[in-house]
Amino acid sequence: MTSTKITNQKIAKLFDEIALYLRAENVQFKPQAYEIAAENIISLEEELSDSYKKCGKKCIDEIPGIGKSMVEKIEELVQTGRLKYYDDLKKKYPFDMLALTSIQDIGPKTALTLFKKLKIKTIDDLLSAAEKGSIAKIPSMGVKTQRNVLRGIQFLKASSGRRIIHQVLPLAQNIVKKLQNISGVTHIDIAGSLRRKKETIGDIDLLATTTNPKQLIKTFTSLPEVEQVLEVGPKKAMVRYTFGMQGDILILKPSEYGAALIHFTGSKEHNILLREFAIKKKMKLSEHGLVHGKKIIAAKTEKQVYTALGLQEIPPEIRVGADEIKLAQKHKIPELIPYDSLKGDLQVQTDWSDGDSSIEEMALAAKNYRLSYIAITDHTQSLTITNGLNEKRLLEQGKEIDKLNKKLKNFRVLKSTECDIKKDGSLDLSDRALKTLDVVSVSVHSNRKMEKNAMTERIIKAMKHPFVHIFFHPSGRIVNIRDGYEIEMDKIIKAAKEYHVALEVNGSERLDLHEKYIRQAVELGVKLVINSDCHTQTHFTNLDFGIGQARRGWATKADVLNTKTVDAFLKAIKK
DNA sequence: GCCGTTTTCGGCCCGACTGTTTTCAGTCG
Repeated sequence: MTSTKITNQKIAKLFDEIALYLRAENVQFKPQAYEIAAENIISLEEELSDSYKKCGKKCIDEIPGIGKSMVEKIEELVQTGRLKYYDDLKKKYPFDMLALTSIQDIGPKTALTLFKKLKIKTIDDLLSAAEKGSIAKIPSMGVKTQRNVLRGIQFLKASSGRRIIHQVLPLAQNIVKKLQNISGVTHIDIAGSLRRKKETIGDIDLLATTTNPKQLIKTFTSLPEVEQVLEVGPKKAMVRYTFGMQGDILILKPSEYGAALIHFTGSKEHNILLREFAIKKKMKLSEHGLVHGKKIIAAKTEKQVYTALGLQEIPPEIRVGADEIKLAQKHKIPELIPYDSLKGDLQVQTDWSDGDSSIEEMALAAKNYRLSYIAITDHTQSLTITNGLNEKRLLEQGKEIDKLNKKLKNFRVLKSTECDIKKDGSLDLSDRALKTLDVVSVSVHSNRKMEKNAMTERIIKAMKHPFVHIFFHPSGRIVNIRDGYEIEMDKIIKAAKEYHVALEVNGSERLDLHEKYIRQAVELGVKLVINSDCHTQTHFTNLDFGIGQARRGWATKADVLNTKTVDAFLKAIKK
């Protein structure tokens, strides 16, 4: 055994790189198998090294897209930290395949040619070769290719990778708003990963129909947000925005809009499965429509295309290329929780701890956001950095809430807390204090580096506490910022069921729970709440991101307790 | 290399665009 711990990230990256080498060698079918495996590994929440420790090869083999050969490779990686198959490829092709192919217009074959002809191994090698003009001298390449390479390197150096959806969606919606009022525009939609509500977004894809394409393209490319126009044609344009992302717009025929929407919404894996499914039904699906023989049978709307395939319409959030098509065939896709269906928010911080507004200000902001109740969940005493509440202040806060509730019409403020779970699993407030509250929520903020079993035990102990109703941001992660603590989420979900504790889907930049565990919880009948975790009046918009996350985890309205009225909610959390 | 409601063997997504070609390979979404 080795001390090197190999992460899923690393394994997926290795598989992606193997796929590229195989593509360069023109190997058929295998590259895709490695890519699918890599994609599936990335979306796992649990580390493969842990799964392997827990139940060996069996757990690995269950992952879709991973068969006998890849199980062995993962085993080798987990045990030794190395993979001979990969090392051999690397000996044969000692250049940075991943880096080179991250440049636009350079794929595996071009990268291999560059290595063979010019001994180019890195992006720096490539840059100096392009500047010297030696790329244009390679047969099959020319001056234009060389110029594109330089442009691609520039772009790569300037771009900052994938951003969390919270930052991107408002920008995209703002752009859509500016475009939809242009004369002639009949449809304009966000597609791609943004429409699927993925946690992080790489670029902004827009689709449109219009009777005046010229005008739309002109406006799109001259928006104040546009820093540089990268490409412009009669039906397509690509730009770079001032906020450092790339975006494009495609103008489509209204008669093909649905098929195109499916195609450009993705995911790629979903599209592949959908097309394979069409083939089995003796049909052919492309962005232009669903074709049988030479006849287009469906294209105008997404629903028509799915229906013509004999499938239930599949919501964008679950188009991931897993089991959604199989279930759509059996009409077993549940109605996912609708946006705008939350009536309350159970995690709201105020200026009593680390929020920036008063209880009343937060209540009015929530009311304005069409909510009818919120729970005030300021931190507790051991979180001194947030000015957490001790028992005395909590009781004072309760009095203030009582006063406020008398004043407010058609709105209720619940007395609550985000009570810290201490290292030993005990709570940061006494039972006497907790008893005065309408809702008791708990979470972990300290001693994050505990060993997995101990952390799991610590949390389960807190969940067992008879007064506890909700466990906040269960994994402790923040997207793009930090991973969660080590925890056995399966056990936490089972404990939630056993002790009647709801799990939070946190809509802030935590996006915690992960969609895999949301689905697992839903399947087990564990109840969820979706919260904004807002610390300021404008952040109730986080609720929508929470709903998006819950939808990606196949949650329905019935699974989410704060879709209920306040009285029904309070009744539902009772132990 | 994976997978199975036509299959444990024989399949494996589709079309547009670009740049380099003189009929197409490579990349992308």
